[in-house]
Amino acid sequence: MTRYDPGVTESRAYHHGDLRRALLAAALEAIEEVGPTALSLRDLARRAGVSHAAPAHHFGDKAGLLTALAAQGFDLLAQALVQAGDDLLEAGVAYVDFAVRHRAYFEVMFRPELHRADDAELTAARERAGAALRSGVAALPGGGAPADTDRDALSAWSIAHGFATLWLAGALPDRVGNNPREAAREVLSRLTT
Amino acid sequence: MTRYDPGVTESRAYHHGDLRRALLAAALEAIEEVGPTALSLRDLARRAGVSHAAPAHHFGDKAGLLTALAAQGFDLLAQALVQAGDDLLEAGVAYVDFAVRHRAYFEVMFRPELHRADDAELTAARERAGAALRSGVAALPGGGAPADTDRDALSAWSIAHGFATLWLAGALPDRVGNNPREAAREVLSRLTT
DNA sequence: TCGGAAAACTTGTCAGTGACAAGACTGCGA
DNA sequence: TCGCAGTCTTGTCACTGACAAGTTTTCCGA
Repeated sequence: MTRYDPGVTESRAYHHGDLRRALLAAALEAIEEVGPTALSLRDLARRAGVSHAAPAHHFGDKAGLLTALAAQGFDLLAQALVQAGDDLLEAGVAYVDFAVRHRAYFEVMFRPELHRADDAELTAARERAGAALRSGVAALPGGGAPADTDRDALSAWSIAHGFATLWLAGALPDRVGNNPREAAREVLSRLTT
Repeated sequence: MTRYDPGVTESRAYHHGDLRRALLAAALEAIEEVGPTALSLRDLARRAGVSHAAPAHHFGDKAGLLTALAAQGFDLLAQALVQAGDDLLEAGVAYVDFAVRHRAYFEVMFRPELHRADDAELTAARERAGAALRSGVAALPGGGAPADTDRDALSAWSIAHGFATLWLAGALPDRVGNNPREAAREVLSRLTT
């Protein structure tokens, strides 16, 4: 009777149709609102219009869901870094911009206690993001020994990550303003010049 | 009868005697073990040997307890930065060292969703730590305009905070080793030279 | 010294949560 | 067409934070 029902409609079918995707989307929303810690699987289920135990069938448990989210996040980050090109400063600005615009992803990505850090998909996605970051450093004009490149990559990552983290924590003084890209460019340029 | 009882003894008196301090100490331990998110007030109460509702009388709620912990943490950090002296690199190393050695404090200090960021005591302690950090930057040899000092302070804070955060998240590659002070010195020196 | 008020702590309870178990429904492939 | 695996549901358990109300102790002023 409801054979032609393409999934998410008003009249709830027994099978949601695209629950996994719907739960991930709901999780993003919920994390933006209340943070990853206060995230409740039962709330996600309510948002998706399914029973409280449905999420477990797609993700096992809460950590499973957040692991999937973190993997998505690393792929988005890798994409943003590649788009920023080979300019290290621009890559750093893109990193901060990603953190601010995709706060929910970013917060889950760097909290190992929230997800399964050894998950295969997650590890692969993280590696892709790492490669994108290193390629920006390798293209630096000074281009010294590989050991220097490693160190430079860590320094660049640290300063971008630190600024992003402090921004998200609301720990920065007011005078920094409310334009993260601008502020990041100023702070990060101290390293690249 | 137990008038001479000096507080914490085997035979539990109705009044614990030093419950506030005991709870904070237990919280530090618990956070080291399971992280600030999985911290349970009821578990703290059990560790201190009191009833499950006792903590509320000293801290109001969970956020109250973590606020007190964060304030303590900022004071410890300020102390560590002052001890490191006026050398900016050493201050950065001390910052990272503090984060690693007092992980429980550090994690609570920079997660506003865990505490009450506008608490008076906390704000004052945070300000003391900020002053200690800035004094290290002001003493830089180059000593340019005040605006430059502000920017340099932010850059230094960002790179130290970023490295510390990535270290705690276990996000750094293996080759960084397991000596945080050494590794930090190498990465941070990229900024100060 | 004594009595009342405040502080410290208790028991009891409630709604919300994650996880698990067992059962109902559905659609795909043999 | 039929069985079976995947999807979702209902039911339940232990645990948690918060609140309410009562009990015990300390302290301070008359």
